[in-house]
Amino acid sequence: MTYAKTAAFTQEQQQLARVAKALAHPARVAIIQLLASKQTCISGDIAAELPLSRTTVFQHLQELKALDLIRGEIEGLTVCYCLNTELLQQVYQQFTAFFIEATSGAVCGPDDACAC
Amino acid sequence: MTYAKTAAFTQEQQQLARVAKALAHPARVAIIQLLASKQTCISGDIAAELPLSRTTVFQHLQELKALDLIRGEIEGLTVCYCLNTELLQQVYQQFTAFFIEATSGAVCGPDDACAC
DNA sequence: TCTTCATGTCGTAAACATGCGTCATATTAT
DNA sequence: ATAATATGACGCATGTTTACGACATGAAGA
Repeated sequence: MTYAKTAAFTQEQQQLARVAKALAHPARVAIIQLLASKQTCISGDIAAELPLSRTTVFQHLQELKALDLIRGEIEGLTVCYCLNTELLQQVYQQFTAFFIEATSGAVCGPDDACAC
Repeated sequence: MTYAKTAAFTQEQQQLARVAKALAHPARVAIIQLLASKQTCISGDIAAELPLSRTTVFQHLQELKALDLIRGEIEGLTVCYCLNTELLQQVYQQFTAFFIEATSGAVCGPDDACAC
C-alpha cells in the first residue's frame, strides 16, 4: 500500500477533497453548468455539446453520480439527468466555511520571525 | 495525445477545475488549514503535523505553490510558507459564482417531459 | 419479429498522481 | 574548514484518471 493515505485525515478534509476532485475536470464543471442552464437533459445531448465522445461523457456523468451530485432516471427511451440541488447547497456551505477559514488568517504579524 | 482535452473548454471552466484539483487531496486541504491557523510555518513543521513524509509534503507544497495559492520565502535556514490571501479571496468568489449558478436551477418544471 | 435508436458496459492505452527513499545544496555554529 | 541541520531535487514503483472504440442491452415502431 504505497498509495492513498487519505484515511489518515479528518472526515471534513476528506469530504472537501472528494467534492473538489469531482470539480477537478473542466468537463465535469461544464456538465454541471449545462444541467443548471437547461433544467432537463439526456446523456446524448450532453455529449453533443461537449468536445468529448459519448463514452467519455458518460464516464464523467458516472463520477458525478457516484457522489450523488447529479441524478439520472430512465424516462422511456432516454434518461433524465438532474442536479441534486440540496447536496450542492450543502457542498456550497462546506466550501464557504473552508474559504472563510483560509482567508481570515491575513498576513504574518510584525512580531513574528517571518517577514512575508 | 489520447489525454487531457482540457484546452477545448472555456477559461473559466479550466480555472475552476485547476483550483478544484489543488483542493482535491486531503493533505493539501490540511496544509491550507494549517497555514491559516498558524500565521507562519516552515515546511519541516508541516510535515511533522501530517501523516506523510517530508518529501511527500514538500511535493504537495510545490503543487499549491505552482498555482500561487501559497508562497514560500527563504528565511535563513528555514522557509516561511504563507497563504496568498488575495488569490484565495478571488478563488472564493469564483467558487461562489459557480455554486450560485449551479443551485439556482432548482428542479424541472411540470411542463417538461422529465419527471425528476 | 426484427430493425432502429438511444443508453449502458467492457477492455485498453496512455498520461497523470501519490508516496517515499536517497542524494544534493546551502546556511549556521563550532 | 567542517560537522550539523534544514530544505530542495531526482528517480522509481504503484495506483488512478482520462479518453475512446467496440460490443451489449433494451424499448418502440414497421
